[in-house]
Amino acid sequence: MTSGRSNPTEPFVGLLMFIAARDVENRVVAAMRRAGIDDITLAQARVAARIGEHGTRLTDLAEQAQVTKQTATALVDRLEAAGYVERVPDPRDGRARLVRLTDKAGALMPVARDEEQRIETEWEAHLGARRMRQLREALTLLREITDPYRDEP
Amino acid sequence: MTSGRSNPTEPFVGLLMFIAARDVENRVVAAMRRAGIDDITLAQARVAARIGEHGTRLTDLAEQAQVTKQTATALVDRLEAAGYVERVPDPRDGRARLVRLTDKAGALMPVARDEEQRIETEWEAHLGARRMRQLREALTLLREITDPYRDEP
DNA sequence: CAATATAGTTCGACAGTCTGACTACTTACA
DNA sequence: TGTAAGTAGTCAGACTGTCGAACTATATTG
Repeated sequence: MTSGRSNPTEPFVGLLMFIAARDVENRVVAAMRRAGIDDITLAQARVAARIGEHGTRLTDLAEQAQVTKQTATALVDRLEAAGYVERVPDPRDGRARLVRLTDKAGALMPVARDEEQRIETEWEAHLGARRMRQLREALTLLREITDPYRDEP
Repeated sequence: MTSGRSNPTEPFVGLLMFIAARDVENRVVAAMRRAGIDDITLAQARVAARIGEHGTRLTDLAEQAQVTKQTATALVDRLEAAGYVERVPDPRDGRARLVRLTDKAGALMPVARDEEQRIETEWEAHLGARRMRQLREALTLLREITDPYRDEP
């Protein structure tokens, strides 16, 4: 969404944000493709990126990725079939299972991180250190009112 | 994508942007639902938002929305079936057809704009006028290197 | 005018998504 | 402590979103 530009003087900030965020995703996906990783989709990666060090419950993944449990199940199924994650029983809750990253996934994370770092460097070069700092500050503040799932408050 | 937070010190700026952008989309969709509009999906709205005053070619819509022509065809089909757009011949090119918004769509645009305005107001209240200005400035600059389809340069 | 390019569609396949219904386990409390 | 209510996850079915390939019709170009 984020409407076009019927008023060209002041493009809506949400649209500007959408454009930049989309570019980031495109670039990270492209970087993975270049690294020979083509058996993981964007939706799957969004879920995988939220799996914690010691595994994460499906329900938590669903919540953070903002999809239903059923959708998360389907995405994890595919990630599992591709060998990027595994499901292990949750020792603390017999109903639950923890979704954990495998070694194969571990090899893929640095590709994403490197591209993110590269993007950040380019942005800083384009904006200058001062504006980059201001951007980060504003976005961090904004998170307080736009992120329903930030961890440490 | 935009990886989680294995290093909590400095969340990647792209992730922060993604969070805020997603919140915007969610809110605009929710506003439409509240206004009784539930026969248009997010993907459809993204395309509809790019239709110009005098109609836009399908290929252009596809390009701007960053989907293939086939996908755009399917989305426009659904928008047309729901009565939000119509296809008319392009007087300047016999192969092409212009996708135009109908009156029904016209009634829906203000709902989106109002919510966008409301979000912007809230953000400004949270950040303060100064940081809001800085945010806008940084994002506008960033657009130069992240938006392959900005119109008037 | 023939060769090539472009606008759009149709077809077929599959991923992503949801609602609803179900099983298995846990928690609360009477 | 035993039952009722809640929670974690899955399965089934339906629809949307998405793409690649192949096609039709019209334009452009030499």
